Amino acid sequence: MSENSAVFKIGELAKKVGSTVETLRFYETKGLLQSHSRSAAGYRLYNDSHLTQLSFILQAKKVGFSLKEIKYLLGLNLAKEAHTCEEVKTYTGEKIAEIDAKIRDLQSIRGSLHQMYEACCGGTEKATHCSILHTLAASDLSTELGARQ
Amino acid sequence: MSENSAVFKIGELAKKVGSTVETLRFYETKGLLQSHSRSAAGYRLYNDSHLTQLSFILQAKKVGFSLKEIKYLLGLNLAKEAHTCEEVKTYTGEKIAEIDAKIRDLQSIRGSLHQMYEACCGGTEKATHCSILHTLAASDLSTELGARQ
DNA sequence: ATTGACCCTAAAGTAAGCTATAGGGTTTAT
DNA sequence: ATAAACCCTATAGCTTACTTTAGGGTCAAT
Repeated sequence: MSENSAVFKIGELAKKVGSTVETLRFYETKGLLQSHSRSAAGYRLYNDSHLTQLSFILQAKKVGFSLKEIKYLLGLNLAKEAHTCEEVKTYTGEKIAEIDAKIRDLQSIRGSLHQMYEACCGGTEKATHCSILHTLAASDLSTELGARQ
Repeated sequence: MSENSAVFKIGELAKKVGSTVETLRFYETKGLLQSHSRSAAGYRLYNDSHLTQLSFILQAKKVGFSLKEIKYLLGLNLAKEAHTCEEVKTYTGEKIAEIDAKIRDLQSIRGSLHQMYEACCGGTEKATHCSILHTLAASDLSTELGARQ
């Protein structure tokens, strides 16, 4: 029932994901997003699966994966014959551990910022005596923020 | 009682935080970490407050703050007269919101990777039919990962 | 049939965040 | 007193991830 066979050009795809035409072409040179069909005029043509893949790329990028890592993740999917289940499981396991570490770090720094935020009056006076700045200057920041170093 | 007045040279400071001498000097050129005293020979001298500040820098970097943003955060602390409480509170509030968004994104992609991880047998055979790859290929990835785009 | 909004390639340029090189002084241990 | 292990400045080079420029076709509407 649903119209899932839509074909779109690069500008439309870029718009759909809030990216730019240039960036998508750049991703193509990096092997991240290949358009396998072209119009008569040589225009790149994309479909919903490209949209899916591009969304994955952008989401992964947003959380700190490099284009190289993303390519590898996508490559696991594309070159199935070249990878064992063991390899796939090991790699994703590592990535999960990295993500967990990153979440912990974010929560730690969030705690510090929140503490600063809550302690500040927020008024229009000069921040000379503002507790938010005292918090930032306090040495427990090094304990809290630098401990996992 | 505790020995808190230690003074160290750049190599020691770098070692303490697991960074390099070159990086610390680079941060100095960027205005992130200034050593205000030098030895007779012109060697940079640091103390515990530098260590605190450097730990903050590295932690913030680790969670995705740019050096420019970190400089601003540190600047709030250093140039107190130039900022109002309101400004400080607004800025930290924004940063907290960014961190929250990032944590949500990380948890979303973590969920997908974990689902893949759990679904894979992990054996030594070729991954041609491995469910982990099917998961990656599945279109619900775009729903789950691209929805907040 | 021409104008404006698209599309193409190839290549150069940019910004962030380091990293390395060159050339030279200093400190410390033997 | 000399060699290894440090420190200094200045500058060039590198990687990542785009962005811009130049020069040119295509398509849809007027």
